Amino acid sequence: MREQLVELIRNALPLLEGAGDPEALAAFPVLVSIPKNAQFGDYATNVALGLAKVLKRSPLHIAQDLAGRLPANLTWLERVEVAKPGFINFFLKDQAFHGTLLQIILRGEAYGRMDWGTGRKVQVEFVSANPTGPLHIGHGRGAALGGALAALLHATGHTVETEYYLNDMGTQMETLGRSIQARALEISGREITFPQNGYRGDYISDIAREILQENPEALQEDLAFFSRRGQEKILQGIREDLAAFGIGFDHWFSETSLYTRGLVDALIERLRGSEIFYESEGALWFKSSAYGDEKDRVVVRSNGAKTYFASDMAYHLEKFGRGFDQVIDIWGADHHGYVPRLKAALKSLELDPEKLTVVLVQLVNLLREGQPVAMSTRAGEFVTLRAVIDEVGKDAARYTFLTRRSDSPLDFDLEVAKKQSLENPVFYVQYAHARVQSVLRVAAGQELEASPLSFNSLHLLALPEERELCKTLTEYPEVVSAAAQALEPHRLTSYLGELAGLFHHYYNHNRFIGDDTELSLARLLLARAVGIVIKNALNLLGVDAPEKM
RNA sequence: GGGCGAUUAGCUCAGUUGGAUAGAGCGUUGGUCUCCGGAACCAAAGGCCGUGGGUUCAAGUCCCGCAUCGCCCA
Repeated sequence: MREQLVELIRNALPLLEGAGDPEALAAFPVLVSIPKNAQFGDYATNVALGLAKVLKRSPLHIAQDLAGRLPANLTWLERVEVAKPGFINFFLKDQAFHGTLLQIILRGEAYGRMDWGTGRKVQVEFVSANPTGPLHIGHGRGAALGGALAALLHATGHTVETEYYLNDMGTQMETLGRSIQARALEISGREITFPQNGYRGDYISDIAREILQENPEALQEDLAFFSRRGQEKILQGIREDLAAFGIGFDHWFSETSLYTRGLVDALIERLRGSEIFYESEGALWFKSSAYGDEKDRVVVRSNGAKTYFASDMAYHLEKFGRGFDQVIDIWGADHHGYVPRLKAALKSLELDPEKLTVVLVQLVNLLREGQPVAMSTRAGEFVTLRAVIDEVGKDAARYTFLTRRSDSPLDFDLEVAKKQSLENPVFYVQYAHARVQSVLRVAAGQELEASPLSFNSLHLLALPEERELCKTLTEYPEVVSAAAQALEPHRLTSYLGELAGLFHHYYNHNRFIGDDTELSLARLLLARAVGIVIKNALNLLGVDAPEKM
């Protein structure tokens, strides 16, 4: 709808008085927005205000001129008005919105899918938690965000690959092994001194116990054994938690593989002789300060150990080598200082840093009845993602994680997420969908079906609330588009809240099924369209749309 | 000390590439309910958009200073 208006305006621009160079006008951005105030119409444009300088005429005059040159007699346009400073306001006929109801029902699941991203290959890398412990609630937020972004990009036509980068190297794997080994010894009744900096969570003892049960002779094994078995078990747990959360990955990328494939060494060899690397105090440094980082970084320590930074450079070089047009990394906000460094690295490797987008995710504050739930990783006491899923369910968790923009801290109240009442945003939306289905079931029992065949009845939808609902449904594809473009899935939860609100309000004041069969059919069509849009949107967020609750 | 981000109603937050009278939920106050799902509904009150400048026809939105908070790095 909005696009049609843009088209209309664009076509009229060259006809303007004193339009001059048609190419300059063609490049002029035409913005059509939805006014907050209904008295300014369904849509409005401010082109005349912008053109005032270009054309050196008063905006009001331009607006009047332009409005006069728009085609009359359009079936979907009621009237066009020019307002004060130079806005042009468009008032649409009801039937303009009725058309979308039909479109929604005909397209079904495909309504809201677009193809503007076709041909663009995008990778979304997220979660990527170290395999040293179970996923915690912060990872859950990253997972929900990554899953939704992947779905949004897919819905807009992109070719999307999801990836989990596994930091399975180095001292932390060794620490994991030592921790498990120590617990295994402890369980067997030995006196131990628990390793300093070891992982102290209860899950370590659980794993040690499992290993001993599977193999009573395990104590004979070396450290590498405990590291390997520990990692396997933790990874299995992570996969299971993600599966319970509805998240799967196309690729699991192992940091170790970068070394076995010689990619890290190749990277270092490639850059060793170049100006951006230098040796100092026995270590190899990357001159990242030359690329906007605040200081230079060590790549190879004096003892020969390669740093994480070396791995990350090699990893991103490898990623870009796979031909992605855009690479999206989702990180915890505490890593934000790492962004300029990595971008500097890409630049030095002659890769376009613009192709890397790092989305930072802020902390989650877990609450119960408004009171903070203690969360300390230091002592190994943290709230796991699994615990949250078990308590409030996958749907409530995923939805709640996506109710705020990712760079804003999130308060997650377990009690609210569990509530079966309308103050729980997830319930509010799912309930709207269940209500739609309930109405449709009752209608079906009376031989009433909301089929496209009842299109002729749609003109009976003349109430302001019905118009508002239809208009909101029309906006859905634009919301998907904007959310995908801005990488902000929370726009969908906002939209869903609004749509569900309108529907509940309408439901509370109007009957879908009444004596007037024609009217009933039209309203059922509306209900069905609302149901489809809610389901499609929830689907993008990884949340189920229940038939009954 | 340096960097990044934030500051919008009592609370938690939206606010679409700068647009017209700044929105929602919760909470508060007052009212309503025999209904396809009451697992409610209607209405009201509530705002110096942290602060001071700047750009613009137009600033919650963009730029600069300051204050406060959070995080990262020293």
